[in-house]
Amino acid sequence: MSEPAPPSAPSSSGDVGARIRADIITGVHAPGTKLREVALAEQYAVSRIPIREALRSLEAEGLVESRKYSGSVVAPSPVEDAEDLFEIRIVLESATAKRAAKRASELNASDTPDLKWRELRKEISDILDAGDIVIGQERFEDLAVLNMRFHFAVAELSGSVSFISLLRQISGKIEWLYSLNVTRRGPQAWPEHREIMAAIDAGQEAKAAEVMARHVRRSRDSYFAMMSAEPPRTT
Amino acid sequence: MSEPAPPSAPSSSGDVGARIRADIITGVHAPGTKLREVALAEQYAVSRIPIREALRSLEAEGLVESRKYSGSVVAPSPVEDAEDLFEIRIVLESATAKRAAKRASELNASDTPDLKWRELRKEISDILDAGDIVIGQERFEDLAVLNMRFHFAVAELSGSVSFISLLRQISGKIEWLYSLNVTRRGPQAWPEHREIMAAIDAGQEAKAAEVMARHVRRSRDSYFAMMSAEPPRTT
DNA sequence: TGAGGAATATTTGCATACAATCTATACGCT
DNA sequence: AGCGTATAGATTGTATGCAAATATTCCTCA
Repeated sequence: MSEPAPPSAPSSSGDVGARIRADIITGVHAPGTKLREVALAEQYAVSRIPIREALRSLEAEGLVESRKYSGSVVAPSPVEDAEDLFEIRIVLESATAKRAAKRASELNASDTPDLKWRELRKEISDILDAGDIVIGQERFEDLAVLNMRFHFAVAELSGSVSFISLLRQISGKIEWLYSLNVTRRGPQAWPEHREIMAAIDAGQEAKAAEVMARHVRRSRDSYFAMMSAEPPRTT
Repeated sequence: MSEPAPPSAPSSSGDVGARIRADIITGVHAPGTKLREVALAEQYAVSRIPIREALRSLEAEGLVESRKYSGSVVAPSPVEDAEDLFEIRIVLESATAKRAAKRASELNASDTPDLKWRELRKEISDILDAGDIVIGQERFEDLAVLNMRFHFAVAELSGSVSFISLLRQISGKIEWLYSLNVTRRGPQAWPEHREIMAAIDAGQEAKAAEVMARHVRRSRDSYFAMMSAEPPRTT
């Protein structure tokens, strides 16, 4: 893939959490930086309370690490965990693709139409079409958010809230990973998305899983190839 | 498997979070219950602040659901997601077993001993031995926590912090799942643990993954068999 | 009698203030 | 001089109080 951008913002308590989150991902708060509550409070123009609650959410996401009475520090850059993160995506997303295909075949067999499924399916079609358009216009930044939306929409097709929740969980680090060094694989990745959806629509569980796994593996390889060519800025 | 009990308590802010967490898992706070902050505050003899932070952590764990200005409610019982939770364990834990086997073969090849690895490996041996003992004494409650510790120790052998973190993430719901209806599969599961470790020690990546997957599938089947025999108390 | 809406009540969100703990500096002792 | 300890400073944890938003109640009206 070639994906940054939030799915729908896992969001913390207020949107202060989202702002801190974005500032960590974009490097405003460098890894290892001590995040002092009073400093953040005046920086974001709120009191310490919402700051603290935001830090708890960010801690759960693995973007900061906290110790009692010792404060919070920005987590190490996720580049070290890149291999793990991609492998997690491979196993989780191939599982969701497989489940989505299973649901598709079940829905094809039954005659009662699932409203939510049709809605999601329509959204995916729109995303894919929009992707083709922005590729034609060479607006690759927009492709990145469409890509993220595609992968989460597929996960939602699976109907497995636990899987979706876990993918949300790692989405922060995935975004962080990509924000460090932007890939240009979007155009190549797009036809693969259509291939994935074709397998799902056809109800081919094994193929959907395999195609999704290959897709993520390719984006992993593309990522590491780019990384070795141009190492990330070590903030 | 047959696993409840926290790995090391994913823990919330204070230990108030851990107490609320335990009370949700044990059914003191039933699914769907509105958790009002003032009520919790006086119930746990603290102010609303630590309560709020605990709720944020529990929300991240998926044990409560919150909406702004609308409060928090205990999440629905995880029995509906049991299938998903087991499948997540299958894909995540077979991946960690595979990685652990890979590391084992790498360490066997190299001559520099990894201190942390040896330490973990020793801990696992102790866990396995302790398991045999408590089985002999038919103290199956103790087996449950040993089981949980085994699975997390294997995950740590993989050295993948992201995987460990995700497993921690779902551990709450897993514990919740098992607390609803306690299985008795512990004794049967234990030899499988030794089989898993044997594959890891031998550096057989594919076999380690397959054995682990089969192990979790068996505990899933055991869980559902027991569930159909004796449906869970619908709190 | 039921539905719609306004006023009340309850509950969460946030800010200020104080207590508990950690950290860093300086002092005294060997 | 080096090291352990104590004291002061800084920082997090918690409590109380008030404002904003939601949920509920009750009244009015068709």
